[in-house]
Amino acid sequence: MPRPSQIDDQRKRLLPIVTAAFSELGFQRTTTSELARRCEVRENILYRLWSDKKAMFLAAVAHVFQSRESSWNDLVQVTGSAQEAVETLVRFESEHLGESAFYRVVFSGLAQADDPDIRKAVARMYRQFHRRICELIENSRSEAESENVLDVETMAWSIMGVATVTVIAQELSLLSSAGRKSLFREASGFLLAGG
Amino acid sequence: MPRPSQIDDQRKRLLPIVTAAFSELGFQRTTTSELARRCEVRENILYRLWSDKKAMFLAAVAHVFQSRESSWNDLVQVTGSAQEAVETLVRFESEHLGESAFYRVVFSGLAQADDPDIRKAVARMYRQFHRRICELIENSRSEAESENVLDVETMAWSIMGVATVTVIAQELSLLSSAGRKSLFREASGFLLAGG
DNA sequence: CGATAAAGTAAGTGTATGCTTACATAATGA
DNA sequence: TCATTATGTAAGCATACACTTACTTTATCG
Repeated sequence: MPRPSQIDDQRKRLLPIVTAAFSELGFQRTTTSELARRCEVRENILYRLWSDKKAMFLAAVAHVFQSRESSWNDLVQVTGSAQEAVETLVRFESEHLGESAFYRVVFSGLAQADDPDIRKAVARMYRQFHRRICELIENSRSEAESENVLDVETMAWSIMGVATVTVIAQELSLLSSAGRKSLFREASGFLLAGG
Repeated sequence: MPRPSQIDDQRKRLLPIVTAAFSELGFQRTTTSELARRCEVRENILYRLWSDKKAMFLAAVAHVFQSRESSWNDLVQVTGSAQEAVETLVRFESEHLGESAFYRVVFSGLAQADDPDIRKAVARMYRQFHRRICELIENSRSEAESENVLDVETMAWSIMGVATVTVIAQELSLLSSAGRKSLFREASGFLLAGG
């Protein structure tokens, strides 16, 4: 018998590095040689883990959602009410927005949106985030019974939009760190309260 | 005497075509040969008009803002009050969001955000849009005297965020045409009314 | 006309990059 | 120990693409 394959372990080990690269550089500018450099392996080793560069990117897209969701779950678990959970997440995101690879992967994926596989993967990720936020809002609503001007879906999209513009403003140095945090906090707070 | 140069005319003539190409394909995937094909000239002719591909992209970024601003100005001019103007623009944008090259150029520019020139150009464009929206809001506020929870800047950023997420949802086919329009109308209406 | 330079044509160059191949080494279980 | 197969190394290939060069044609104006 030959030695047992550790391909799955390797994939698991390198995926965060690959994801980070795509997040920083986007799809095109992340060359396979750069990926290999960061992973400290040769290129052909990457090609033993994934069929091609696109597969590496798709794996990264999926990873982005999963890691974000797991940190959200950790946060929600230690809060009491659903409303507290939402507040906690808003506070968390206002502090950590932009550190996440989420938005930059989205931008990069959108620039490749003509490729049907990439398009599907990004759309799927976006839909998952949206649904997750809808759930959180619905849970906190059933407790609070407020007057709701906006429906849940619109509210969730709006919050994602505010988060997106916050990240853009940060990337382009249009806002200070404090301005960025207060923008997300105030706008999402307003949307959540009023809707 | 030689024949007089028509370089400026050529630039003016080809810029909309160049802009459209960058908007559809983004920076990287817009090859110079593709640009030449669409412009129906040879590549080296483009290089007589602009020093390199980056200069073409920067010209396109500037063009995007200018053309959008001029259509806004046309719309605002025929309205009476400032509040009417804002409503008109919201209606206009809810109908035509995504047709504009604006957001796709932004996405593409963000993916190249490490290049200082591109970064500056996109930041400049973004700031111009933000300031223009702030102006519109302030004018309509001085008439209405409403209770303002959100400050003008936050409100303007939020509206840009909602517009952005609307376009993303459209690009990824996450919303129907009707859903997209109502998302932008309702969310921006809520932000404008409440703030 | 004729000198001048712009506008157009066509081919080419160097490099980056996605991906492959050929081969050496190391680890596993029989 | 040995056959087998995973893992690692190194070089290379084919293509795409930004950009250039050498040349021909065309328009302008004294």
